[in-house]
Amino acid sequence: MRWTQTYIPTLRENPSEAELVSHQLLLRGGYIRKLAAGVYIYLPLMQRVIEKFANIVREEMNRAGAIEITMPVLHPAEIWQMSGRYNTVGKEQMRLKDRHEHELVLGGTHEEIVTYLLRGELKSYKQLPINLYQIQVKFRDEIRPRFGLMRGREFIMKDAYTFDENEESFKVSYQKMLSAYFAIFKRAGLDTRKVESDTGAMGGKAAHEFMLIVDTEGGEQQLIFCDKCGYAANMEKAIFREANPPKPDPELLEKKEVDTPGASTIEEVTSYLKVTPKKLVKTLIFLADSKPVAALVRGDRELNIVKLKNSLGANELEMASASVVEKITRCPVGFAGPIGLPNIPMIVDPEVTRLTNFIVGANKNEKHIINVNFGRDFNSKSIADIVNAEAGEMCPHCDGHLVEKKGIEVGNTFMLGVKYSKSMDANFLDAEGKEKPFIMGSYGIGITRTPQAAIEKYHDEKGIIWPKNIAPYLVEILPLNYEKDEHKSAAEQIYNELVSNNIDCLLDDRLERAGVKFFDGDLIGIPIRLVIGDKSLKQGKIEMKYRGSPDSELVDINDVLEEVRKLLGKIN
RNA sequence: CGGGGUGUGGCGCAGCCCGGCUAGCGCACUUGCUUUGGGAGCAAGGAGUCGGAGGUUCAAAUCCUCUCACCCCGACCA
Repeated sequence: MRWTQTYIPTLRENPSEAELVSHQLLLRGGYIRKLAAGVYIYLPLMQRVIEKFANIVREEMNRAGAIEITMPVLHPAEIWQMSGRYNTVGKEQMRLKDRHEHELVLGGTHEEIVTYLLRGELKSYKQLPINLYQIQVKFRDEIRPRFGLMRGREFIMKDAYTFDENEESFKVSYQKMLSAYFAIFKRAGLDTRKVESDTGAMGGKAAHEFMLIVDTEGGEQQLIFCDKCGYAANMEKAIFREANPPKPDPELLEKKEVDTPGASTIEEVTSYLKVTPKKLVKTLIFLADSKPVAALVRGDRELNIVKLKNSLGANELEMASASVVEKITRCPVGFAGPIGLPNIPMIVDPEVTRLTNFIVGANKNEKHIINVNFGRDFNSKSIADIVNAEAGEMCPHCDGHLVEKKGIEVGNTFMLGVKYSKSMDANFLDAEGKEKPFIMGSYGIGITRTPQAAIEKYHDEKGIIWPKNIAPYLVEILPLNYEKDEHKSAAEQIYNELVSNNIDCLLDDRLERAGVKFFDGDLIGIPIRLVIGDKSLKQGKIEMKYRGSPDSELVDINDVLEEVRKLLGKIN
């Protein structure tokens, strides 16, 4: 492709809307433009990146035995009512009515549709297993779209769905997808890690996420890894063993109400009473499906809202507002405690039950109770791990320690079990002629977010450094002065040679000054740059440079094809 | 949804608090001359009615009301 014949609107300045480097580079490099919050136009370069990545995904999916189909984006609401998710997915689902006032939704995922497709049509175990996938647009009305393509409302996703007759067969199907995912990300030049994750609104039994580890602020998820065994989980899911549990006091002291004037935060209370946060228990009030509940965690811990939600079996969970807290505790915010709380469900973290002589709020203004002990002074049958794991704690599976990293989710896999097949009555006949629901799995890869994640990982101060297999072009030919016949003819000769050998080339045939071409070239991040200028041309050579390295080398103009191939073989 | 902020040529911004003549600046764009290995110089030009609606006023980008859009923050305070 010639630069003057495509459309690459690079920007010199950063649009004010972009926060993340990757988002800024996509805008500045002329890859995307925003149409509305979380809705983007993919310009020619982005279109090529998407195609390249989608093709890798397609090839590996096909290789793993999956079959491509395309399902609609517009769904009748009834289908979502069948599975019951119409009431649980919440406001994230875009809903609309047609001219007949018929309720429709824009699909954010397609479990219902694919299950609907196969129920009634696929009747025999002989047709199983089957894996159907698509590469399709999705809509999710995110609370707060941000970070460009990373959290958009409209985005492209590869989603696959497996149907199996039993657990053993399902395990094979699931494993095949995991292997395919590793192959896909490897080919895309992205070293990803598989972590355990919560199943969330998808439901089902277990789930994994594929994460690209980054150390920029683009890392949207906190991850926990064991430094010894393979344990890896995201923060929502991660469990741990405490490395240094506080020693229990030798005797249980009598509980006592004390004044804590003006001390309502953990910090204020601990410094006023001269104790560590580990001696404190905080009582947090939440609304679970609009009903108040209390959650008790040690003062030094962070509450894990997903764990809490799961232990309650709640659909919606939010922090109670100050006014609700005050109504329940009958005192100002900051002094809630388990003793004397009205009869609401109370979830207690196990660490609290092991603590002795600890401090809680007294449900009275500016008062706390010291020397409180679980079992003696208050009780609850709901004891569950509801806190975040932290770096430094012990691995739950071995004697290693946990470390924290940040990552960007690029893929996920869910073991759905019979959640959808059962609720939607999607059954087949097994070898004994018995009717059974399909065992299902669902598998996503963010087609538009993955390239942005790649940029977040691979860039420098000048611009993008694409992994070769998802780069819009492999080679950029940069004649310093296209008006000069020697430059032009050399550029054309190389261009034709590479193109006729199926190497994607971008020829910067603009009548721009050299500097402009260099800056734009670095910005858009094409892996190999071939510079044609007087200095080297006199010797019958051109300059070849990999975007990820500072140095260029001179290669003979007649060996360009071979040299380019050699370099391509060496780079990521 | 709650809190904060911003909407002024394609992009980035100034002007607004303390209303006043043809609304500025940089980049980009067009034309010409010069220049030509890391975002060129000079000259001449085109393009905005100040997010929208209503109001106050002799006069509104500027003040007031409503509205829309976009951006940022929002568990660890109980």
